[in-house]
Amino acid sequence: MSNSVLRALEILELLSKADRPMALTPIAEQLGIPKSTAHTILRALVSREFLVVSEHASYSIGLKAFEIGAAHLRSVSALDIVTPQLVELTHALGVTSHYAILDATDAVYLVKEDPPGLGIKLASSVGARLPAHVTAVGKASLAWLPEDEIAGHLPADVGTGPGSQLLDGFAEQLAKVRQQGFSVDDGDTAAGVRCIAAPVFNPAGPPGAIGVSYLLGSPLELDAAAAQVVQAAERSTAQLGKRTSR
Amino acid sequence: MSNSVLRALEILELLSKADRPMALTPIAEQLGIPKSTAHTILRALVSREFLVVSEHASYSIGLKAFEIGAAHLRSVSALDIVTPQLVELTHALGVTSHYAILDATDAVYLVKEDPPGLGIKLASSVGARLPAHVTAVGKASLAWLPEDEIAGHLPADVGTGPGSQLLDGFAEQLAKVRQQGFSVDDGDTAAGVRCIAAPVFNPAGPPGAIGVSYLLGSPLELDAAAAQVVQAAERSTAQLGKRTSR
DNA sequence: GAATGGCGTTCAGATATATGAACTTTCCGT
DNA sequence: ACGGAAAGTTCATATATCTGAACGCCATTC
Repeated sequence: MSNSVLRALEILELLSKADRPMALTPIAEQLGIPKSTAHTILRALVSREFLVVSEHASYSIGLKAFEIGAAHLRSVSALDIVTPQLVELTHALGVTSHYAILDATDAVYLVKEDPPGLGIKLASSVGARLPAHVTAVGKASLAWLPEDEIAGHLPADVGTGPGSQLLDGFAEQLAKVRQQGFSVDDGDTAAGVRCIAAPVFNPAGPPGAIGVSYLLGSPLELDAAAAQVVQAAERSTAQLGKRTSR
Repeated sequence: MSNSVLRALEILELLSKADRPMALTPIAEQLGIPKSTAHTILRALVSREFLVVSEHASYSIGLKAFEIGAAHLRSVSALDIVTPQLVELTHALGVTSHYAILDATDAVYLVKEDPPGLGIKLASSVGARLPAHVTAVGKASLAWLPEDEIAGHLPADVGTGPGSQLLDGFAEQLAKVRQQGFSVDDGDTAAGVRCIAAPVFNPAGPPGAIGVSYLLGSPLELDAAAAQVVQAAERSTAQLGKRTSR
């Protein structure tokens, strides 16, 4: 198979996970490819601006890669509908809101809306990938899936082996999420941050969820916030449903 | 040189510019590469989720490509400072705001903030690349560059050949932008849409600008809006200046 | 300031990839 | 449902890439 292409993609992935620019040698070592090969591939990536070379011959993700990635968002048709809902939600509650989708065992954050005001900024999370079962948006996405599909979206240590039986604790959590209509996460992902999420059902795309995040200790009531999140998610689902029927 | 890698990147670029999924044959024809080669490369790109195969064996940009691109944004340190300013600006004026940077002869849009309210949505523009000299953000980015650098950021037909002399009309436009402190664009980019932009000076990054867009005919006064845009841009510049001194 | 160590770069042969023709499958029109 | 055509897939060979060692460069240290 086309080895050099795969390696180029691995380099892009590696550099996207690293939050600092990396030099040739560490890249080559971490991926187990010879330095000279890595060098050739890096040159190709730089020539097309997928990577940029900073001082000290360190590489980081370039502007062209960003443009390519943005093109994916344009193909996620749900965004036209979900983004305005996030804007409204952030406007109404004054908190950060998100839209994330389920991909394999992870929740991937596609959109973030920050509230006005110079409060403490939550770390930027667009493009972030976190295990679905430990995030509010992930659990909301999972909870309404057909029972037999859920295990496939969990890492091996959460969905127990033979009968695809969920760990009891986690199955209970999902049941509670279904009963409430939303999922909550108090500090599991980031200490001191509460996340509340509700599912968005997109007939033409992967399962996903709308969520809000705010610091525990804020005066915002859980139930009041959750009601708004659920409403935004339901409105999104309704509009997505209409669209497919066209 | 590493041909297959370059071809893979060309395929990604092609698919990011196309707004519909493309099949193997058109991809191979447009890039002038044999079908079988294209097929091999496409398989590699799909296996790493940089592309997804939709029905009818059509390819489009995948989720992994989005994640990679998002990593670039994280490396654009100016965003931490500029994004909150955009949020404030959109909140204050109730209009869409942008941050764009200058890249070669183009302005590339990095961030967009939409206002709440169910008004007419401007087409999503994150990741968009437009010629700098026809956009408000582009002209604001260009206007304060050293005279001799400007021509390098213009397509051949705008910066006239020998003496790198700008076309008179355009040089005048830039002078007016400098004098006013902001640039305006009424419908040149999108019919009926006014854009106002002011420069953000980033010592540690490319020149860029903050801009707002709204429909002509809205009650918003040009001067009032421009004052706010300039203020947001100046605040960004001030904070970016502080940062570098650390 | 000279030496040293590390890192990036280059080069020629071993090896895997790119190619175009032939095959198979899918889709469309009759 | 059938036939035809176009698209996707496979395969053996010519060819370009990958490799590892040697080179040159820069930064750092004594």
